[in-house]
Amino acid sequence: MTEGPTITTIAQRAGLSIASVSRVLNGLPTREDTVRRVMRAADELGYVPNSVARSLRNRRTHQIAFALSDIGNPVYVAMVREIQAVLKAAGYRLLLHSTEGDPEDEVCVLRGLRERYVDGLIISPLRGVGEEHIEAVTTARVPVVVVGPVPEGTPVDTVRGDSRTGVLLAMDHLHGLGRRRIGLLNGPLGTAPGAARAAAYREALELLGLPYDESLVEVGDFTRDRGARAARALLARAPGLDALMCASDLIALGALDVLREQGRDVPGDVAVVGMDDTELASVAWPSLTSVSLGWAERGRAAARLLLDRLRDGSLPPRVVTVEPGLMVRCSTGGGPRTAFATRALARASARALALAGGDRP
Amino acid sequence: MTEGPTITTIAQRAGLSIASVSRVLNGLPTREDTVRRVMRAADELGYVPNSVARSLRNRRTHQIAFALSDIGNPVYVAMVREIQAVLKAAGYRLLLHSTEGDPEDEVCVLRGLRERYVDGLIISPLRGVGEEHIEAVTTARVPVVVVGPVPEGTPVDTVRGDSRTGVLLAMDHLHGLGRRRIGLLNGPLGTAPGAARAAAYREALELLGLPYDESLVEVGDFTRDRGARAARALLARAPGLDALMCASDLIALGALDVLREQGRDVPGDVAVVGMDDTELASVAWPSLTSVSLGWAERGRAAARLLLDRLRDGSLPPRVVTVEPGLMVRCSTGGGPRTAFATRALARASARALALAGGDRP
DNA sequence: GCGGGAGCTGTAAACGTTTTCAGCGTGGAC
DNA sequence: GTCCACGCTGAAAACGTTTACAGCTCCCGC
Repeated sequence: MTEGPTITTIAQRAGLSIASVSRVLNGLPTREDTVRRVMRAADELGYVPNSVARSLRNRRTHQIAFALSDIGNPVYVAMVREIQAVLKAAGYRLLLHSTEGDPEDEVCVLRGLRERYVDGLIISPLRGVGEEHIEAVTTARVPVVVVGPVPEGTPVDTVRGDSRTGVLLAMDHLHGLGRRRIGLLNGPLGTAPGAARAAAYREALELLGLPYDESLVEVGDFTRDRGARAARALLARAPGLDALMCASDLIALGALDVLREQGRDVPGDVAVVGMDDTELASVAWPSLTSVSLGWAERGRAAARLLLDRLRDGSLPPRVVTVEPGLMVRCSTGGGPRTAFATRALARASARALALAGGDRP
Repeated sequence: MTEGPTITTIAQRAGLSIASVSRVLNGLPTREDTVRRVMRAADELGYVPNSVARSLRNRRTHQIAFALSDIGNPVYVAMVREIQAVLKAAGYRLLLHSTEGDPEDEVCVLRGLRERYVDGLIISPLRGVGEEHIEAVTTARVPVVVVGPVPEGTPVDTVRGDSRTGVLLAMDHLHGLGRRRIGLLNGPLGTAPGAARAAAYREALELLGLPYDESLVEVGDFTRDRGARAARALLARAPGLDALMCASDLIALGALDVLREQGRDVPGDVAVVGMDDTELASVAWPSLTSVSLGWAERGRAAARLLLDRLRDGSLPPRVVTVEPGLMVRCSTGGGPRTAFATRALARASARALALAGGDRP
């Protein structure tokens, strides 16, 4: 662990000033002979520039942080992977912050940006950007991209999903299969996705001409265990339901566990739809029809937005919305083979549904 | 994005020198009055120390990198999560490098350490540490912890799994269930785990007094698709097999797909065991009996080794070995309910198996 | 009254870069 | 021969910290 060579060591060895060395190493125009001497010395010494010193001088760390609530969540895994790929290609390093979904912790991360250890941040706050974040976001000293909803008019780059359309898609699909008593297993209404999905569920019922029945809705959180518990409660209360709209794949997996336990056939007795289209959906048995909210795509989009802004800080704030799709699998009677075709179809029909305000042919 | 206040700004405002300011901020003994003035000025200005400058001066970045081959792999997800938690508690930030399993890329990362943008590295090379890494590892300017096997005698902290015992455990379990024609679906023999599992499979057969039959072994890679393909090939060649030992959960999932497709009952006709005990194992249907190689624990151990070494660089190289266990689930006839009990049991029996050299009662 | 220690504070160097600016030699135009 | 432009190099400042060291003030003891 001995101290490595610096630009000064090279300068001495080559009999030049550190300025010349720096110029050569940065490829600035220099006399042929000088270049050779510097290169030779650098090679012999095995020189590698110190990125900390460089960052200090350039005010660029070439690092970007991604703050997420839980790395264990497959949804984030997909995002991390894409973000990492985009950043790497652009010469940036990726830093991971796990906030455990704690808004306080998220604010800490935002505050921490002032230490300037990164050039930018991608943040995906579980409960959306609330009061507590908004000031921290707008006063951050480095660009921030938010994945998820932000209050109207916040001047920040944003990547949105569209769980509303996603839910409409799924509900339309279930309705098309003849299901009429569709239950909802939702996450906490205090979270952005939870609220959006609850609203979309009601909207869909209305569009489809079905009555809203409070007893068909159960709220837990987005985990498998709570999903199972919620499913049990809901099935006890409304044994006659014929479909379950679940606000996440994990919830849906919990529901599948319970349905299997109770001997109900899926999709025969009850059709099940999940959300997020994570890897788990295709692994489950029966494989799970799931609303794809485009997490991977959202990761890519977020990374790109951030890189763009780093290149040009004067860009106006932009909003990218990623369109949802429906991956139809066995839990609603489709098969994996037809998934792609069905996805396109479903997407089209969703547009129809949304645009026509429910007046489907 | 205006420039933030520095120690100099504070000094001016408080009418003191930057040295005094620095001392106060670092809690060195200072006159009460000075402390107040500095604190006041710092508060008013909303000062936050610049971590890059601090790193340059202190030669400590408080960052640690984790190099893995693919974030999508659930095995690494577990590790990342634990590593992140340990590091965060110790005040370190986590940097993620995805190497796509490319040894060249891995060496790049190791080389990159000389840039000194991190204080240490945890690396988990897919193919083990080979010739190409070893020099880079030992000449790295910062501490490195390797997760996985390294050549005998390499002076580096290491966390090992023990897939040999893991395979023995699983094979013993299958044998205990009366299975005698046990196939192996392995990953590439060129990878460290692939080679280890192939060897352990043979060893287990010998210990159990079963013949080694080459036609019962199929090699692919560790993915689900390839796993399915390998399973198809194997089943075509050896339709009479009654159990499948799979070198990863993903392979096992592929195998389950094929078995289902061919209408073979699991575990009735064929029992299936996976490896890694990822979340997927419990999601699959039938849920998958799987060898737990303690990935989460290995993550924690690696992080701790690294932190220890950062505290005291003169420690002798250490090796931590994490013991495997067997999570028995439905794919071999167990049920999720019994998983924990069975795990302890299986662990005990494995020791017996390994120690007694196959002379089981 | 003076020497000297205790207790603070300020000056300046250092960490390893990049970049501005001035200096220097060369060669061409006049 | 003078002047200037040009091409190159080196000195030095800057980025924002930490810290060794010297200097100051105060007070005490003699």
